[in-house]
Amino acid sequence: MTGRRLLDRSVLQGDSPVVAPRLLGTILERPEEGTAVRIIEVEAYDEDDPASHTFRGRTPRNAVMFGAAGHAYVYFTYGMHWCMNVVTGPDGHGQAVLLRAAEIVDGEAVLRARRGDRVRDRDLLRGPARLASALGIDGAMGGVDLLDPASPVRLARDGYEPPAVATGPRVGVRLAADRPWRFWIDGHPLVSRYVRHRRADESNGD
DNA sequence: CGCCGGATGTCCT
DNA sequence: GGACATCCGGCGC
Repeated sequence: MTGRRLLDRSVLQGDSPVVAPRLLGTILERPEEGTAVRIIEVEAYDEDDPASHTFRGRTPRNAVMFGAAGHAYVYFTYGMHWCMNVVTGPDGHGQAVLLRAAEIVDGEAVLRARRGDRVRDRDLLRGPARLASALGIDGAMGGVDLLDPASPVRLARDGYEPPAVATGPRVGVRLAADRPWRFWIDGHPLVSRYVRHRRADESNGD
């Protein structure tokens, strides 16, 4: 699409629940391989958040979340899945926004090849691990600056403006299960289905 | 729609 | 040592 350019870092400087809806409609791109997707669903995580990897302080794994906004926090979970977050906020604050779902902009053949021929259209980029997998994102991408033109994966915007933003509880978190920090483009058919954690904390919506 | 198991890193309850 | 994870695919009803 014409007019695409890297996101301004100032867009990411606020707290993650404020920044999260701003990421809807932005483009995650790997120009060197010709792929690009438009983000349609995200979740915020921050330091005062029992569901966040940073809740118990800084560790080697989560250190990137305490660093500069615009870098990629990539984590491995359930022994097999990679997921990607965009770090937000000022340095020293452990917060980020998880990229949960997207739609194809460019490079469908490359994206599809990574996910396998059997995958249905609706499952290609729906869910954080599927999204990361389709774009070839893994631990090697951890910590890269998404706003640096030299990075293999980058965050950009074009003229698109999301029509309306909806919010609701995050998917699959056990603690603070009802905090409404998931944001998506209202009515979009490719937003991931809400799955409450099997053992979600029922006594504490916060 | 619901249940279940996979396979491994992280941080301890 | 061990519980659990910002999940997904397969299978059964």
